[in-house]
Parts: sequence; C-alpha cells; structure tokens
Amino acid sequence: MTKRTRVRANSTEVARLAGVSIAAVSRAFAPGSSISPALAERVYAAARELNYVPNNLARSLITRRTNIVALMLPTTSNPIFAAMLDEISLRLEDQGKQVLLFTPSDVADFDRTLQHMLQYQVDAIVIAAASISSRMAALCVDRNVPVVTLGRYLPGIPVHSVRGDEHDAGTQAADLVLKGGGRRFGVIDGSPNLTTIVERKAAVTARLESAVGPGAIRIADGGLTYAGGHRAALALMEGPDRPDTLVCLTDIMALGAMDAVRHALGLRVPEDVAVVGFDDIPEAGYMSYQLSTVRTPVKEMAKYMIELISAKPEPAEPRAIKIPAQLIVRASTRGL
Amino acid sequence: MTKRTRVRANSTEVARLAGVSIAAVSRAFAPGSSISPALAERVYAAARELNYVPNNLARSLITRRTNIVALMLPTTSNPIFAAMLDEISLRLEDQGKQVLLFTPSDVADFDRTLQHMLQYQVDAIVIAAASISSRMAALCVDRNVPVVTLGRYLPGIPVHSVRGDEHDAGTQAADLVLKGGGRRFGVIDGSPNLTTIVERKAAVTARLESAVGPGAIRIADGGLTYAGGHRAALALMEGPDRPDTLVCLTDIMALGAMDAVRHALGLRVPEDVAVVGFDDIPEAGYMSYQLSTVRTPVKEMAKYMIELISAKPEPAEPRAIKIPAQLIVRASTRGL
DNA sequence: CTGAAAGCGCTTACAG
DNA sequence: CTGAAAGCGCTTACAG
Repeated sequence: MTKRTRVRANSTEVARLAGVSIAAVSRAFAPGSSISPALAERVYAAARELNYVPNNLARSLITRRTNIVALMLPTTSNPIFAAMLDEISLRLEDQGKQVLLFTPSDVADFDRTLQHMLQYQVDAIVIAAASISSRMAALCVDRNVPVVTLGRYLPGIPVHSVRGDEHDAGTQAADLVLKGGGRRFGVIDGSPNLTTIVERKAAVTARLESAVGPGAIRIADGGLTYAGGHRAALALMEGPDRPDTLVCLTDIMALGAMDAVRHALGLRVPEDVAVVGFDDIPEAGYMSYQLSTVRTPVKEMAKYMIELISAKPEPAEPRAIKIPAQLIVRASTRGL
Repeated sequence: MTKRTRVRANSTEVARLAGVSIAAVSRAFAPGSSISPALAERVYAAARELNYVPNNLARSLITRRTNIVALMLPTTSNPIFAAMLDEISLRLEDQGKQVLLFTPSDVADFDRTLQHMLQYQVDAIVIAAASISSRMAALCVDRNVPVVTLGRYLPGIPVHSVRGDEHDAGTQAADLVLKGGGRRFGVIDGSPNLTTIVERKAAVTARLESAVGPGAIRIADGGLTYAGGHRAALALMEGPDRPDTLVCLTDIMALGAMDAVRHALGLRVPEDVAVVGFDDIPEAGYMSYQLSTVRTPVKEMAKYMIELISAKPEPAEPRAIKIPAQLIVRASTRGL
C-alpha cells in the first residue's frame, strides 16, 4: 500500500518540492512566460511527481478569461440543432475553448438562465432559437460578454446576430413548387415563437397567394416534429380538393409528411403530391426521401458566430449577418 | 447618457452600498444561510442597483464544487449520441449542474483531454465511447472526481460503467433473423475501437455460425455512417449467393443498407433481403424504414450514469451496471 | 444574526 | 530570468 498523497497538490507544494517560488510554477505552466528551460524542467518534474493539475478557477479569477462559451440550444431532437452543436463546439475547441451547455426547460424564464451563464463568468454567449431581453443584453454589454443570437435579429438590442435569409428561402421554395405545376397547397407550420419559421411562412404564403390566391392554401400545425408533420399532412389531405403540394417549414416535419402521403395514404411523391422542406438535414438526402429543400448553412453560420464573439477588439456596434438561401432540388418535387 | 457603472460589481461594492459586511452579501446569495430577512433585503436592493452577479469562480475555489460535469462525446452525427446528450444534460440541469462538452478530435490523445477536464475542476466526468487509461483513472480517484464510462467496461480500472447487454442484444438480433428464415448473411461492421460494436459483432457471428456455419456469413465495414452502410450493403450483395439478410451493427448504417437494397438494387425488404439494426434511433421507427432493431436504452443509461456520479457518499468500489437488451420487431424482418 | 479576518490557488506588476 | 507580495472575489470558522 502506497500512502495516498494529498488529494490535490497546489502550486505551493510543487514550488516547495522543486525548490522554486510559486511564481516560477505559474510561469512554467503559462505558455510564453519568461522562464529558463532549466527552471521549467525542475517545475515539471515536481509537478509530475505530485500529479499536479493547474487550477483554472484560480487562474480565471485573475485573468478574467475562463475559455468557456455558454451555448443555449433547444433539444437536439431536430437534427439541425445537433449539427449546429457539432460545428460550434468543434470550432471552439480548435481555439482552446469549451462549450458549457444550457437547455432551459422554461424558455419563458430565459433571463434567469442568462444570469446563470454570467455567474459562470463565461467569455461569450451563443443563443440559438431564443430571444434575449434588452435588460439582459445591457447587462452582458456592461460585463463585456459578447452575445450572438442564431436565427433571430433583434433590432435595438445590442447583440450580434447570424441568420439565414428566410424571406428568400421561402420565396425560392414557393417558386420551385409553383414551377412544378402546383395549384393547391398545404403548408405545414411550426412554432409561432421561432422567427425563422415565421419568416419562412410569411414568404411562402405571400408568394403562393400571389400566384393562386388565398383560397388554394391550407395551413396545419406540425409542431416541429416528425410525428407532428405526419399528422398535419393527414389532416391537410382530408376532404375534397386535396392539395397537390405540401410545403413543410422544416425538413423533420417534411419527412413525416412524405411518409404519410406514401405509406398512410398510398399516394406517390412527387406525382400525386410534391413535398418541399427547409434545412437540409442529413435525412433529406437519404434515398428513401430525396427531399427538395432549402439549405440552412450550418457550417457558415457557426463560422460567423464564432468570429463575431472572438473579434478583438470587440466591434463597437452589433453586427447582423444574413446568409443567402440555397435551394437543393431533389426528387420530391415536380419539374426540371 | 447615464454614466456606465463599473464593469462588474463585486461583493465588496454591494456590501458598501448596502452598509453591511461582505459576509452578509455572501450569505444573502447562499440559500440556507442564517441571515435576517431585513438584512437580505438590503443586500438584494444594492445588488439590483449595481447589477451584481455572484462570481461562481471565486465561490467554487472555496467550496470545491463547480456544479460542472465534463462530458466527452463523439460527434452527434449518429442520432443515438444526440439523444444521449439530451438526456444527460436535461437530468443534470434538473439538479442545477451544467454540462461542459469535450469532443476530442484525437481520441488517441484522450489523456490530454482528461487533464484538461480536471483543470476546469469539474465535479464529475462522463465518458461516452472512449477508454480512460489506468493512470488517468487513478488521478481522478485521487482528486475525488467520479468517472463513469458509457458502453465500456474496463476491468481493474476504478471507474463506474453503464452499458447495454450487447451479448444478449446480438444474440436476440441473430435469433430474430434466423427465425425469419435467413440462411445467407451479410454483417455490416462498424469501428473496431468501440467495445459496444465489437461485442455485438461477436455475439451475432457466434449465433449465426452455430446455425448456418461460417461459410454463409460475409462481413463488410460500414464505418458507422449512413453512406458507409449503403456502400457496405452494395459490396455484400455483389456476386453469387447473395445474402438474404443484412445484420447492421448500428441503425444509422442499417438505414443506408435498406436504401441500397431498395433504391439502388431494386429489391424488396424484407421479402428479398431482411435487415436488422441496433440502437433504435428515431429514424428506425419512421414509416419509410420500419426497421427491426435492438434498443439502446438511452434514458435508463443516462439515469444510472447520473446516479453513479452523484452518489453521496461516493461508493468505495466502482460499479458496473449492465442493462438488458430489448428487441423491437418491425417490418424489416421476416416471420411472425 | 452579524462582522473581521483568514484563506481558496493562482497571476502579475515590481524590483532585483 | 527570478522571487516576495499584493490581490482576484468569494466562503467560512470564529467570536460576539
């Protein structure tokens, strides 16, 4: 039995064993510090012997940098959010930072979550699919914590934002199905709380109405899930004058809708019913679906978000970046 | 223009404004402390005025608890990991803890990642789909940081583990396709580095061989992705004596395999080729796939993992929890 | 209940 | 390059 050494060695003990000052220990573990190789080597030897691990807490208390970025993200049940998480955390880890995850069960109480983030002294905050109050935004500005929101532009609130051009996306999707000969439309809606969805819907219905009039458009709620999209499609397809086209405001709902059309109703896609979605999640490209969609440029968005929160010096004015939409035509729509 | 107050108010300033000691400020923000309501109210008023946010770093330095749990997770490109992440972070947030995410690009260098986790003074470490060296495990024990691994049992290494019964899972899957009349088998393999996969494969091939002999079994690598499963299925189906059954060691590969069989080869599932997978990702239940599979009990696993790392007092011996497999029979296999 | 004081483990001018 | 000392923002015995 070896005697268990002290639970956590600190820099004082390392310094004592190495016969140096604690300042030397600090310098040995701070890249770029002025320390002689010989001294550093003695420190490393002592550190190894004591299983010394530097304490980031104490360090951050002084440097005022934690290398932690708070990320507020809805559940990853929608693959688009999982992809976003991957991109963001990979990029951040490349620059030596880690993601601290927040998935507030109560979005209404998001102010409290933000307060919580600030307590952890995070270097920056990334908010996906939620809003921030102007009071909390001001608090973050005061504390020099950059904030970037994803998919939401909040005029007058001093935070950066990155989003896709949803108006253009909706218009392109509508144009695609119109060009394919669509005349009776079902739109599968998502949450009224997500700006992204609301803007897509506005653009889609505006374009469709201008072509076929409001009477030819029905709307149902798909709740942003596969099962919800499935149910919404069944509801829309009931009765006379059945739609010849379903526009689904997210891909995950489009998958449910396609399966409803094919497997529950026994109709063909796109011959009987054309389907178009938004996001371009991986499943949209699977051979069982081959879903035409408008891509949400995840990689590009992550890149801009990281740039905005890492910029030195911090830009004086909040920046709003809008990324163009990119239509992906596959086999679920008619024409060309 | 209001004059911008000091960037970050600290407890000293709050104390001064409230006319109390800093100990009183500390107590006002520490639930359960003995402080009179009147005093607390004065502190809150001053804190509000100064936009005071307590500094968790300083607090944790003393209390030795950060309320942060490190989670090492491969990329969420496999939906099963996304589901796991959701479960773990939701449960942890319920107990007031946050997940600090680590996605090491270089799993070979995992020791360094672990060291990195310890620097952040995390309260516990959850490791999915990776191993921990006995040296690092000992370091965590010394520092009183509980570690739990997911899907990997490491005899002799003092960490907790939670995993499914992969032997039983593989056996059940093999029995299912055998009962369905399968006689020529293709097995789509994943990574040789994942214990889970290796154990499934061993159980599947053992059972199949005992029934039809080794000559009737072909194996191809599907790389744990949809595209890889697709390619592997095409390779397995080439030439004479084509398999009548594909056993895919993860669902995500099974989706690719099913699409290859149906859409690239024009064959029927399950009539021409039966397909079975493992995990029960959401897509397995989609009507386009209706994939028979063996469920990985994500919720239960997350529950046990959290229990193991939260147990007070820390169990003296590492615990290894094995969760039974649950076969889900859908339409991609023959019989019953 | 309340406050003065010590101290958590580090970094960083400052002086040599 | 190196060290002594002050200090980051808190908590916690201790004494009253």
